[in-house]
Amino acid sequence: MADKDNSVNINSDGTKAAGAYHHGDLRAAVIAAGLKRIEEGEGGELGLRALARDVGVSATALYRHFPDKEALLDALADEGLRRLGALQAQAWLKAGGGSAGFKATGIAYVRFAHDEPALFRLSFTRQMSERKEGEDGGEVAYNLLRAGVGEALPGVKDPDVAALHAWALVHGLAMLVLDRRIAWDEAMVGKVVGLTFGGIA
Amino acid sequence: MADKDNSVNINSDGTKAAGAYHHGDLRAAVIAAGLKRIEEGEGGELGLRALARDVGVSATALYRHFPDKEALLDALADEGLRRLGALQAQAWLKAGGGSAGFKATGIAYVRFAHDEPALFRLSFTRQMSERKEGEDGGEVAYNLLRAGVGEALPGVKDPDVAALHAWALVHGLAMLVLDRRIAWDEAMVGKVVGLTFGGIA
DNA sequence: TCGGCATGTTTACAGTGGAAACATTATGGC
DNA sequence: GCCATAATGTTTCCACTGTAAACATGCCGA
Repeated sequence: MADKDNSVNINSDGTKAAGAYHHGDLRAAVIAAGLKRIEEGEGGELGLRALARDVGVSATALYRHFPDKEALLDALADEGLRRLGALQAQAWLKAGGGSAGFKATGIAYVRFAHDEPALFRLSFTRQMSERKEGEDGGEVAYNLLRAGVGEALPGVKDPDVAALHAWALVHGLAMLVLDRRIAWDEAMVGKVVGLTFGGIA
Repeated sequence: MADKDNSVNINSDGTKAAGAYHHGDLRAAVIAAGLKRIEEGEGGELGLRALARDVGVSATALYRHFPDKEALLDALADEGLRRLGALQAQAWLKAGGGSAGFKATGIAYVRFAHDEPALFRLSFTRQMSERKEGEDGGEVAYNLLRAGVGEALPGVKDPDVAALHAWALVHGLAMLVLDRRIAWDEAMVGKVVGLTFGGIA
């Protein structure tokens, strides 16, 4: 009973400590492993068993923390949205807000899709049909968008239309980049975004 | 030797005729069955075996016509792009070309995604990495886009940017609709597209 | 007529997601 | 401090998947 904290059985790499029956925080470890696997190696389906192996636990153990594979993927997707939101917020601040910030936010969106293709795809592909709609990790991102529209285009007549326009534009660019329909080219993205949202710095 | 045409063994529903060893045109039948399965019932992964069952043939028979499952999906995806192109061309003509036609083309794009979600997704998700790049079924659609930009916006300074902008915009709307991020609303789509491509009829 | 080639079938295998039953550990009420 | 009970992991099993290999069948040209 030396260390009594609640993560006794986790090794530094997230693997279960040898001989330990209980893991400590399997759920978190699984999510971490999933993200790692997603980050490196775009191809290759993310398998339940492979994930369990990474963490050093039996395959069915995961079912104590997720009702099924879908739920696990949902958790990963949510984390993806959270990261996207964070990156956008960061870009916004770094550019000092305003219309420049707005543009930076859009570019960050597309860059994220380019840098983390599998995660981006997963995050948006997940059908958010009958899940709890409120607590979605994408909230942050969307709120930032609305705020950005308001601040960057004060004179716009219909903010809803403008917001949707901006979102669709970057989302479309992101998907096209990600599906290799077009090449990733930050300058180009900047120009495209600038086309609608006028003479933005 | 009553009927000597090359589809002797196909029943009207695409199934193999009872007792016939050779199918007649399995490849086409499989693709048709795949499309049917894709059209009805968005959910549920499209399985090789299920498809073979539909056509009334053993699972491994498909390997005489497609190197692997991926290739089969590629064929379906290509058909999807072809249909999209056809619908856009039709919309363009119906609207009488020009800027009105351009807008109609964009709306048709999003509508297609809404009407055939699985097919649309499949069509664009397929990594066209090392496949034959030239003979893609999406050529039609893209050429139409470029032509449309030229005709609808004669005074535009950078046609490349404008074309990409238009494509990304509708593609983004399509993906957002398809992933249930936003609801399908033709009027809204019209407004959004109109925002950039000015006072279009 | 016959021989080869295209096309199907059967069988087999490794891998998958998931259900059940069982084992082990942590915890809260006495 | 003791112990029932809930939480968490493990084993075993099942149906299903994509695909390779070997075999069967039918068509078409020499």
